[in-house]
Amino acid sequence: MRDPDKPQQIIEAAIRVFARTGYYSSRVSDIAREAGIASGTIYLYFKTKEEILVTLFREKMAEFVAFLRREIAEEHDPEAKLRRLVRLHFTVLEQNAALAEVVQVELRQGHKFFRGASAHEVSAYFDLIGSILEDGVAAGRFHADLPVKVATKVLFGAMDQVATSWVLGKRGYRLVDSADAVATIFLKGVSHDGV
Amino acid sequence: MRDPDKPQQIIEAAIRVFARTGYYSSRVSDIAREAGIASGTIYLYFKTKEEILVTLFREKMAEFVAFLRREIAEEHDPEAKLRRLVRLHFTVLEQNAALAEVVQVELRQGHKFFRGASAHEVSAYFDLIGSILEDGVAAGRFHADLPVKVATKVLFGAMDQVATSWVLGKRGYRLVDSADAVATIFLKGVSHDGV
Amino acid sequence: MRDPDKPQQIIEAAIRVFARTGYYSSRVSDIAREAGIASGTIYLYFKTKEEILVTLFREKMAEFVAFLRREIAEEHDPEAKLRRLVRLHFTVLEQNAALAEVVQVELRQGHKFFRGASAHEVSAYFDLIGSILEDGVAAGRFHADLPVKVATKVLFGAMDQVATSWVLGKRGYRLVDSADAVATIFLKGVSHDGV
Amino acid sequence: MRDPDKPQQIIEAAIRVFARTGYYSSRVSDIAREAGIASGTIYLYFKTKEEILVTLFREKMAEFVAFLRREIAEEHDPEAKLRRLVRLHFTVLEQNAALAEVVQVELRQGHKFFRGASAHEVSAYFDLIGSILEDGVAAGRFHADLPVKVATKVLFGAMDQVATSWVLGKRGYRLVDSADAVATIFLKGVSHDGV
DNA sequence: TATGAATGAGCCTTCATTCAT
DNA sequence: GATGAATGAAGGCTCATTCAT
Repeated sequence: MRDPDKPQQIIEAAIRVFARTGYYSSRVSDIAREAGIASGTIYLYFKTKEEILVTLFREKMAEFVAFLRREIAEEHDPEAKLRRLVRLHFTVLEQNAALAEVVQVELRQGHKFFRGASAHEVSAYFDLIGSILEDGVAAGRFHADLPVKVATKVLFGAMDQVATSWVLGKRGYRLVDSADAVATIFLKGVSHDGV
Repeated sequence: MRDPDKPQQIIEAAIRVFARTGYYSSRVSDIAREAGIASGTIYLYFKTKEEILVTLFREKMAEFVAFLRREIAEEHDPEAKLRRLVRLHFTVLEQNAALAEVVQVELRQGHKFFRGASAHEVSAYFDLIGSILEDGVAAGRFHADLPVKVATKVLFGAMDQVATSWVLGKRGYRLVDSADAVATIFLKGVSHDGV
Repeated sequence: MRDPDKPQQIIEAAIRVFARTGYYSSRVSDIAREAGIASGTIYLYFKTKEEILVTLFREKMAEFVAFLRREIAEEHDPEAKLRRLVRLHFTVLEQNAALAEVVQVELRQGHKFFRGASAHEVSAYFDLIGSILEDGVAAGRFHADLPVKVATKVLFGAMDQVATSWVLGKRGYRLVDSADAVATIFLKGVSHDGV
Repeated sequence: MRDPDKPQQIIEAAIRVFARTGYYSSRVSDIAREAGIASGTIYLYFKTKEEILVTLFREKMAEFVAFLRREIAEEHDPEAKLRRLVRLHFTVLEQNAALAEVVQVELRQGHKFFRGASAHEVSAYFDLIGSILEDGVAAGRFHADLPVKVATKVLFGAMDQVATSWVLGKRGYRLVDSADAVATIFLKGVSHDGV
C-alpha cells in the first residue's frame, strides 16, 4: 500500500458521490470513476464499501471537532464559546455543500453509523459541548442544577435539526443567519436563574 | 384486494423486522414470515418494499401528530402545551420499542425519507409546534421577537436527539425522565424576557 | 363443469387479449377480466394457460379448414378451387382482425405450437391443398411431375407470408387484393407445361 | 468491456441453448454455463436476455443476406440468381442445425421480432429478392406486370415454410433436395408469358 | 501497485395456479 | 359452479468483491 494520498482522494470522491446519489445507491465503481482510479484500487485502501463511509465520517468528524476545539479555545467565557461553536458549526457546513449533504442526510443510514462506527467521534463532540457546559455551571454562568448530559443533546440536536432543515430545504437562505437565534435560545435556556 | 387488516398487519410486521435488522438488510420474505403470510401476498397490498417503509412512516407519524394534537388541546397555556408535548413525545417512543428504533434510526435512510415521502407529515408536526409558539408569542408568554421557525426546529431537534441517544444507548434509563429538563431549557430559552 | 358457453367465451376473450398484448405478456387474469369472469373460473374449463392457446388454435384452425373445404366443394376444377382457397384464406383473416394477429403472430411461439399441439390441424390444411393438387395432376391440369408435398408448402408459405406482412404492416391495404397475384403465380408455377 | 470474442461466444452458446430449450424456457444461467462463463459476465456484454436474442438474429440474418448477395453476384441472369438463392438458403440452414432451429422456430416469438428489432434485416432480404425480380422484369425474363412486392413475399414465404417444415419434421430428408422444386415453381410462376 | 474483467451470491418481484368460502 | 385472495416457485439482474495480468 503505497500512495499516501489515495485514501484521501477516495474519501473526497466518495463525499461527492454519496452527496449526489446517496450511500446505498452509489456503486463502488462510481466512487472509483469520480476519483479517477480503477475500482479494484479502492480495495487496496479500504476493505469494504462500508469502511469508506465509516472512515469518511470518522475523519471528517474528528477534523471538525478538532477545528472547533481550537477555535473555541480563543474565547474565554462559556457563553462566548458556545456562540462561537454554533456559528462555526453552521459556517463549516455552509461552506462544504457536499459534506453537509453527506453528514446531515446520507450518514444517517440505519443503525450502522450512530451506533458503532462513529459513536466515538460523535461523543467527542458531545464531550466538547459538555465540558463547556460544566465549566459554565462551575463558573456560575449556567444554572446550578443543569442536567449537563441532556443539555448537551439539546444543543447538538437543535443545531443538527436546523442544519438538516437547511440542507433539505435546498439551502434557500444563509444557514449561519440562524446561528444567533439558536445560541440565544439555548443560552437563555441554560442560564443561571438570576440572568 | 380485500382483507382490510392485512396492510396493517404487514406494517406492524415490518416495524418489528426493520427494528431488528434494518431496512436495507431486511428481506421482503422476512416481513412476510413475520406477518405469517406468503411473500407474494405483500404485493397485493404494497407495490414495492419501499412503499412499505414510506407508508409505515406516514401512517405512524400522522397518528402520532394527531394524538399529540388531541392531548395538547386539553391544556390551555402555551407552556403547559409544550411541556405536555415533550412528555408525550418521549412517552410514546418509550412505550413502543420497535417503533422507536425504526423512527429514530431506520427511517433516517438517506434522502428518500426526510425529503419527499414523509416531508408532509414531518411538517405537520412542525406546524403543531410552530402554532403553539405563535400563540405564546401573541399571548406575551414567549419573547416578542422569537424567530418561530428556528425555535420550532430547535425544540424538535432537541427532542429528536434525546430520543435517538436513548435508543442508541440501549434504553438504559427512562426516556421520559428527560422530558422536564428538555422542556425547561427550551421554555426558559424562549420565554418572555421579563420572566 | 356446467356452463357450456364458458369455454368459448374464454377463447374469444383470449384472442382479443393475445392480439393486444401477446401470449407471454398476457396474464390469465387479463383473460378473465376480458371475459367478465373470475380468474379461478378459467381453471374450471382449462387446465393451464397454454391449454387455452392450444385449444384456441385447434378450434379456429379446424373451423377454418372445414369452412374452406365446404366452400371449395362448390368449385369443380382445381384451378378454381385454389383461386377460391387463396381468396377465402385472405378474406377470413381480413375480416377477423384479432384472430389474424393471433394466428399470424402470436401463435408462432417457439416450438410449442407448430410442433405438437397444432400439428394435426395444420396438416389437415396441408391435406386439403395437397388433395386439390393431386386431383389437378390426375386431371392433367398441373404438371405431371409436380412434387405435391413441396408445392403444398410453397402455396401455404406464400399465403402465410403475404398475410403476415399485411398484419405486421398494420393492414395499410386490402389483403384480399393480393389474392389473385398469389394464385396466379402459383398456378402458373404448377401448371401443365403445355399451358 | 474488453474481450472482443465474448459477445460472439455468448451468441453461439445462446443459439445452442435456445435451439435445445426454446427462448422463454432458457435461463440466462443456462447460456452462461453453455458458454463456460459466469452469468453476471453476460451482462457485461448484453443488457438483457432479450438483447441477446435480438442481436443474435440481426447478426445472423445480416451475415446470411451478405453471404447470399456475394454469391449471387456471380450469376448473371435473374433465373440463375434466384435458383442459386433458393439453393443457398436451404444449404445454409441445413448445415447449421441449431441456427436453423432458432431462426425458423424460436425467433418467431410474438410481435417482438418480425416487428421492430429484426424488421430491418428481414427487409434487406426482401430487397435482395425484390431487386432480382425487378431486373428480371426489366430484362423481359419475368412477366411484365409482375407485382414484385407480392412475388417477393411469395418466394420468401415458400422457402420459409419449406424450411420450417423440414426443421419441424426432424430433418428426415435433405432440405436442399427441395430447392429445385421450389425454384422451378416460382420461376415458372413469374416467368414471361411467352415462356 | 494498479487495473478492470469476471465472478456469483443474493433478492425483489411476477404470475400461474390453488382452494377456502 | 364461481370467486379472487393467497400462494410460493422461479429467474432476471445487480454489484461488492476478487484476482489474473
